[in-house]
Amino acid sequence: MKEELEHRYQESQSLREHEEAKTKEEIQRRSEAILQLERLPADYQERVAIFPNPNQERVAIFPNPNQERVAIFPNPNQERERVAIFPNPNQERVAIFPNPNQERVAIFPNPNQERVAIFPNPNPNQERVAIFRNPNQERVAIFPNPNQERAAIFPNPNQEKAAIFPNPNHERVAIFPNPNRKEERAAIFPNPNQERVAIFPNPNQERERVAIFPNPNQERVAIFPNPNQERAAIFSTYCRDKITAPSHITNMDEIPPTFNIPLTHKVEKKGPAWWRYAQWGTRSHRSPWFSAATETDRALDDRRRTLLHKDYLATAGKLCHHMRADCRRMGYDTVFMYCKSFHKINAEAEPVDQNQKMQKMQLSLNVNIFPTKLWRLVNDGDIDTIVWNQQGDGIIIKKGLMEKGFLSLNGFKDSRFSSFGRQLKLYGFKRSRPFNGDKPNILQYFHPHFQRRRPELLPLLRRCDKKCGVGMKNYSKDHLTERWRDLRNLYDTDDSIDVNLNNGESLNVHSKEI
DNA sequence: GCTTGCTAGGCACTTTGGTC
DNA sequence: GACCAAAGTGCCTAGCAAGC
Repeated sequence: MKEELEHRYQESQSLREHEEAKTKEEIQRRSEAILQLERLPADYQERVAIFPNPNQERVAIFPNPNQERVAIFPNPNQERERVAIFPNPNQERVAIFPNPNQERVAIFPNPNQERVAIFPNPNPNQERVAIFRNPNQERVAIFPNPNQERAAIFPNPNQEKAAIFPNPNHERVAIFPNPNRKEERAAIFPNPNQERVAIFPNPNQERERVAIFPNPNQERVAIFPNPNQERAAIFSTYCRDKITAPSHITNMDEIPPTFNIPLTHKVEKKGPAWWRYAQWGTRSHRSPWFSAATETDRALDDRRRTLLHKDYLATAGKLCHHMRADCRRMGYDTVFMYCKSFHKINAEAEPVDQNQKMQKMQLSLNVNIFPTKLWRLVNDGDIDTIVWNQQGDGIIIKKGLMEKGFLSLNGFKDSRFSSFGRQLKLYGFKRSRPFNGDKPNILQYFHPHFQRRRPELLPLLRRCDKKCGVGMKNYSKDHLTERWRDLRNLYDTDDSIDVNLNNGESLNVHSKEI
């Protein structure tokens, strides 16, 4: 009995040593391949991967400078052919893999040589090997048992690509060795019915990119516009065209992690709270940092990469040439809102008196709260969805347009008008009362502290509790009904404004100054 | 009197910002 | 980082008015 146990122990030991040796050999082989790739040029182009329903075909498009590669892998459990097209400048390559239980054919016509690989062995338990000799380098594709791990190795002149596809019913791992770093890129596709995670360590950044595709039944698209210049251009273009928060940008990969913003206005001195955001590389996980420097301070900044409090104070009141923002630890909207608290990016200067009023108001107001966002919307000359009424003591809202993504594009988290109206009510706005039968698509709201020519009242606009009602006695039921009559009469007589109060679809406000 | 549609408001939960 | 307060958001219900 004892001898038998010892014999089994010896067997298990030898088996384990054998497996360890194989694993070590495999690791060594991959390490050598990765090290070899570190000398190869990088692929900086945009990569788009679309993975529709895992039960249907999958398409991956990787446009790069050298070639566009399209691979379609139908359901491995179905008897559909698999086609991989790799059109590149030098050659078109087509690989057709019909039923895995039948013959597999890969055709790589190139200028130099046509290559055909035939996998006649119908036995799925045997290894199938295809060798594609080309003028530059041998390529080997190994497809072991289709029910087990499948490995494809494409050592080519530009880059080796290793893809490991374990059991299709289990986790799938694809490894893309990064030629610029020692880190490999790993994409893990667990069970198709579960979440899929792809990690792409960016060689140009200190930040890896993670794409999560939760719902397996929907189409999954991951766009990684890699070049920082491209992201900077996106942001710069938006800053030039818009002065409201770009909420439509939901993917942080659309903007660079750090960037400089050209400024045309003076830096305003901020309080202690703002100074926190002027620190370079604060440890707080939610604190952004900015550096704003004058021409002289800029050189100082470049030397020691640390912006001290005195440097920040030195910029106050001077012309700022650039602002640097770090988006890695915060949302894009937050970045933009803080930027706006410093300046109106590339916006035209306002009249002195109005500007001073606005500056005082901005210093006393949180730029992210509802009244501030609403004020900005109403005063935006490019927006006619929300405008002042004729008297300037109320706002007119075109409800129909607001329901079409308007709110989410202008700094509000939720695009539903119901939530927007909820906010108006929370802050004590009163709505004019339409006549019986009127189902207006335009709405008129009033608040004593929200008036066109009195921005200084805005800080008084607070969320209401049960005791709220400052000045609301001016907005009685009859008064609000009368104001609705005024609005309707105005629209009915003004030829420049086409208003259909019943459905609102033809509302066309030409003038902001209604 | 009942149904329907709308509005106002309560409440819970999450997010954000400030303080220590 | 923990804690707290304010703000934002979604869901729900009560109340009201109009229509049938």
